[in-house]
Amino acid sequence: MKILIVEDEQELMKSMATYLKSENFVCEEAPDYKTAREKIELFSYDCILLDVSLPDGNGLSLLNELKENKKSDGVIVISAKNSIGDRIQGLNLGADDYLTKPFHLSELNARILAVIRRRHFQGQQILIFNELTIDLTAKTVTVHRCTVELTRKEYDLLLYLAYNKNRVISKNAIAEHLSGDESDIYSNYDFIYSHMKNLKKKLQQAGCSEYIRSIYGMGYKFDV
Amino acid sequence: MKILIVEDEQELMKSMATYLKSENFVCEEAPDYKTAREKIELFSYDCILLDVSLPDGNGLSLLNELKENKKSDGVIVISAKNSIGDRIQGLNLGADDYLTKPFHLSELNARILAVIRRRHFQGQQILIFNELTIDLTAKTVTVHRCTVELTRKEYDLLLYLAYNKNRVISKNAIAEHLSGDESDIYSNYDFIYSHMKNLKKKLQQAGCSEYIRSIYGMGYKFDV
DNA sequence: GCAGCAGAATGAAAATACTAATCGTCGAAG
DNA sequence: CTTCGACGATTAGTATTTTCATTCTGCTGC
Repeated sequence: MKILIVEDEQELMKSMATYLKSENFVCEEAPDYKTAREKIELFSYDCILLDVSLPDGNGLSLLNELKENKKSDGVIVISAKNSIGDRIQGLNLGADDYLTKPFHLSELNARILAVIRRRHFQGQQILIFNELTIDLTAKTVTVHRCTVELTRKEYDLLLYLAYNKNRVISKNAIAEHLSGDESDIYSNYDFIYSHMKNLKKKLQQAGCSEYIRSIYGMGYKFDV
Repeated sequence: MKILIVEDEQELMKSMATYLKSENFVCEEAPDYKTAREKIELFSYDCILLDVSLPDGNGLSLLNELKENKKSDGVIVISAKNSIGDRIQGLNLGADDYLTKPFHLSELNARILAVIRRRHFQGQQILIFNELTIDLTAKTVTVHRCTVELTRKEYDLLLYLAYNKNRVISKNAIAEHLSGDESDIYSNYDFIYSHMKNLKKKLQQAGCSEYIRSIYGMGYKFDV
């Protein structure tokens, strides 16, 4: 999952980025209004963490622009002041959640997960596909009620497939999603095959029938 | 789908071409104004990626020419500067979309797909012809609600026929559209016969009545 | 209407492009 | 320092695409 952190305080930015990376998010950073606007215009994120007070503008007006352009990225507004005004204004402008400094990183994490759940999975905390379940909060996968131990990449991969169920996804998209950095992924998809194989194998060993299909020349598809 | 990339930066050109080819587009390259103009005059493209700054001229003036000749459909203007001026000028001149460097290739891909959908399919994501449906985002084809497994070329062929519905398409056009390289395709249509046969067979087996007709000496026609 | 011909369909084999399995490397944990 | 597991590159295997030889079909001119 890809997150944009819009925050001018260097230290807070770093700690958020470090923490979220350790929670397996792909993070990008924008220290000011201008950078944030550019990035949002060009890319899409699963969640945007938006500080209200920025050196070159107000975060809420950025939020306003976002909503006017019908960008559907999930936004969590972060404000130093515990001001009811800001909060109401933020939520009125279409923010998905609101957080006041200081906050625990674990709380941030929980809220990000909630936002993503709402946006991608209609708020479900557990995805169920017949015998296969994916618990988004526990980050566990079970088949026939037995836990399947997945590595991070495998879990991410399965989630991405599940979230694009019944659609053919290109390996480009998968590679980008798994690696986050887009430097030299365009020639080399080999690592996808490995992860895919391991994931398929683990699911199969647990007695999960073939959900993940490879579509020759097109990509992969998660059938339900 | 056939795309013309007008871009002088060798490296960017290569990475775009590689990525788009892996996404199953047919790409041609024009490193300068002159080449681009020639190619556009001779061939037709589903989408043209047009860099503003070219070694021998301005991309926007090429766009202007195109507009005068009513060929400005499906142009995405690419500019290094995040200049509002360029953007507005580009869109005023009839560009379908605008992208500023640097950009993610996945973003480019998404915009190209959107442009093609708008141009050919009135923005629809799912095409419905009685019992036959083509889902453009999922890249799946169903007949009587049953999925028909098509290979890449078969899918491309069907799509090309579908968006030229009720029109006779020459085998030249099909060959050009499927293979892209214009050198030696004019002698050999065998591969078209093959794919056409396989496609027809699969559709028929799924219970799809005869949409695709061959018009002797002219080409094929997709009747609805 | 019929012969001759060019275009189109068919089936199978060769070539190619894509996917999957194996294996070695690297880094972390004990 | 050793062991284990995750990761990614190489290699092997498979589906698809193209080519080729052949048959079939529908036009054209006589």
